[in-house]
Amino acid sequence: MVDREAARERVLDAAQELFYSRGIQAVGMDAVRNASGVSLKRLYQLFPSKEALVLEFLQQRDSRWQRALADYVEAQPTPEERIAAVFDWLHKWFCEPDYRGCAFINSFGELGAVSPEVAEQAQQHKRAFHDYLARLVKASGRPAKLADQLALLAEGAITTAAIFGTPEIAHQARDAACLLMHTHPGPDLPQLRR
Amino acid sequence: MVDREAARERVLDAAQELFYSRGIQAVGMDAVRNASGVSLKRLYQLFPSKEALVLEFLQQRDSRWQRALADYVEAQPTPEERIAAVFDWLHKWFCEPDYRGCAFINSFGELGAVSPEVAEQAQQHKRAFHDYLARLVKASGRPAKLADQLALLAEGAITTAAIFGTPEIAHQARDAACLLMHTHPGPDLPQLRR
DNA sequence: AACATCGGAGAACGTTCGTTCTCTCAACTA
DNA sequence: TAGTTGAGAGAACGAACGTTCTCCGATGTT
Repeated sequence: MVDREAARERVLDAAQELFYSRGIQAVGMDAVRNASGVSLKRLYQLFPSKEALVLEFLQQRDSRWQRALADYVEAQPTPEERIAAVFDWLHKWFCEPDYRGCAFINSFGELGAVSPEVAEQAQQHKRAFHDYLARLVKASGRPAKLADQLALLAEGAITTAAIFGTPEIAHQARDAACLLMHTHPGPDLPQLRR
Repeated sequence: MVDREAARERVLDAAQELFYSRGIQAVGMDAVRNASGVSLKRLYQLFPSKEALVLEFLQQRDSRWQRALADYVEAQPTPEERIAAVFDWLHKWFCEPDYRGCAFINSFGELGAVSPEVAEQAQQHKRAFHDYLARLVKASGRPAKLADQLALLAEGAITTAAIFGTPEIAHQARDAACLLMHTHPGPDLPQLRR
């Protein structure tokens, strides 16, 4: 194994799988090594410590998550449909067989009290999601307040689906989101207002 | 220390404080012993293992939490006010200086993948909360669907307040809850319909 | 062919932690 | 008073884990 980048990638792939499915403290560096096929020596050349690996795991998860969501949502033409698509995407996510909730909420519960870096990562992730929703809401010409409410519904769905393993919760969240959306004014015509 | 019950109480009080504020895996039995003043020997007479202590900690937390919520909510006269009071109580909870989110969500993130008992406790707690909301909603004469949506808002508020440390999120959740409540029919007269 | 370099496998080290054991002493009983 | 019981303090034990080190073989260079 000569390729440093390929090794990094294999380690991070293994970290994604292991940390997400079992939790961070439940996964030892030996497990990462076995799952990635990268020797301990090399592993510590690539990441100076487990904590560094954890932080990169979180950052990578954040960017992959954001991209997956945006790719799905932006296939919709109108702002209203895009907002609803957020919840459809959640449903798709919840249906993944190894869905176990939001890695950031989980990490925060596990290490947030003891690791400011992890707490910070969780905040960044949630802030990015909220900002994304806020942009969609603004594009639909509705008040920013709506974005806060949609974010609450989404967060609630994420943890409820994790604990009960019931993806349909995303549909309930979607219904509630649509109700709230129609409660708030929005431009009178669905399209073209400027 | 002759009194077995008093010792149990001190241990569980220490466990509440420590497990909630730092997380379960971050707290060793030595810390519980120091905080409670109960010797290790006695500790293991009272609880056969750390896992047993953790499970009792969760059960006790569940019953305390449910009682505190119900006591607050039931001071309100009408079903509608009671539903809103749930979110007011959340705000009160979020304002506690050592608020760190829902102990069950945190424990689930930490141990849910590795301990079916912990996952089960989290489900029970959430189910109890959902059922409580469902009773309030039913008493207001509104469709059960509303309870699901209110639960999502509450869960979202709980985790968002934990990660950002912003108790005001409870007010946003309350506002959204009121909007959803007024969206759903309910009896035409606020009182007396049979 | 001799040598240097590098990486892999996994042993080793030091620490932490859950759990048990030992030692000691105080309180109660005959 | 002698002996028994039980509790506390903390040492001890065994496992797990993060991190480092050793050994060895493969590869590439001259």
